[in-house]
Amino acid sequence: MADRYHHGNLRAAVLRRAAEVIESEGPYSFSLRSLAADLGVSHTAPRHHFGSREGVLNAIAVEGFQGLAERLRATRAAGGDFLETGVEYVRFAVEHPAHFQVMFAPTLLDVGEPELAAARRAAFAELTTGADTVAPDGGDKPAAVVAGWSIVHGIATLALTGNLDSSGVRALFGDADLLDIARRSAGLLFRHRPSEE
Amino acid sequence: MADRYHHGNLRAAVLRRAAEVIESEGPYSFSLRSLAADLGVSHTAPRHHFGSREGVLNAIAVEGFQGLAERLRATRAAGGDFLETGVEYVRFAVEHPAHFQVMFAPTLLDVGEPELAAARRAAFAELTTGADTVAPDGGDKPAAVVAGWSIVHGIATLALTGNLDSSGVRALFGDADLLDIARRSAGLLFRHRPSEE
DNA sequence: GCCAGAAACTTTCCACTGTATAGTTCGGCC
DNA sequence: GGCCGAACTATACAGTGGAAAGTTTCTGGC
Repeated sequence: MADRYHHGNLRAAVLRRAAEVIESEGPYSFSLRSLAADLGVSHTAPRHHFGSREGVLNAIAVEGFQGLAERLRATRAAGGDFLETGVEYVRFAVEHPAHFQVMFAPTLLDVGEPELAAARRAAFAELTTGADTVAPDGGDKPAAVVAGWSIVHGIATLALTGNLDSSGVRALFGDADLLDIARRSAGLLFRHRPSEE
Repeated sequence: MADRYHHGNLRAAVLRRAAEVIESEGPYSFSLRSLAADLGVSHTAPRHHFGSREGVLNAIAVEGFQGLAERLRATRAAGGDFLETGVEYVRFAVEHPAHFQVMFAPTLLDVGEPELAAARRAAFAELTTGADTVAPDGGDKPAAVVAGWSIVHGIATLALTGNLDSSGVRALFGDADLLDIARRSAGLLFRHRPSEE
């Protein structure tokens, strides 16, 4: 099947390779032509499956939102509280850096595409569930949603862009794992309720 | 001076126009050639001042880090606490979206360039000052630094990428200003110390 | 006033990119 | 066995960043 005219599973192969390239070089230098060359197909072959370069990125974003939603759902199903759900958000970003970058870069995407819009909506719905933990009775619940999302999104973004390392902040934690850092940091928001002290 | 052979202030004009283009179309579709055409110069003219496309982005990042550091410094000098400093971080992102995006996209930059490294170091130093507010005596100070930075960075990033709007989260706040949203959200981290209640 | 030399900018060329269109090969179904 | 649609190739085109060499303007010293 290796060198047949029909690649066999070009669509999946493109998505996999694209994620590798974006992970190491960022979404800017990601090139359809060099990617096609890596896979041994003509440079217009991916276009048949995705329509355009933007189509490839859209497909990656869809994969990403679906994967993220599934993870968050599984974490809650396993009894994880809002903090663990947030840590899972960071874990997803670290394990799928290319997907994460593309998901939150709307200038790279066709955000109007129905499949993408649906996947994103579903992931956001998972995300905002359980925000009440942060804002107990009488608290500012909208602010709690933004605070919870922002803190894990911020940690993920700063980590992926290398800014936690290059700023020296990472070093304050010794050799602690990023997920531990996330748990300790987000824990300041999620877990120091007076009623627990 | 308008149509002279020497543009007069091409360097500044390029930086200004580049910020406009990046603000509306993102840093990925930003093109040196169309930018030069907008300014009425040949497409290689910017290269004389910046060396390369990456050089333009580096210069924008330097401007950004310098501006951010100055803002944070001014806020603290005016008596602003750590929360207000964080709100100022968000304000900078909103007012200079192009700069903010480029500053935190290391794959677009030459992060080894000395001027950029210095500007970034200075900004990060301003940023981490005062994190003790979040973690009082005996608290987890490294985690406090990460938490404070992440929550404001997360809000800024989610807002700039339009995800606060498209997720529907923004609507929970009615017509509240983004800076108010930031203040309320980050306030959950910064201001609900038991000793204050 | 003038004249180097440096700075600012243009011209031309190249390799590479994404996209459009037309053509070719293959798999599967009737 | 033939045919149709899906998968892929070939070719062409406009746009991109970059390299190199040439042209115009500014500046400083006399």
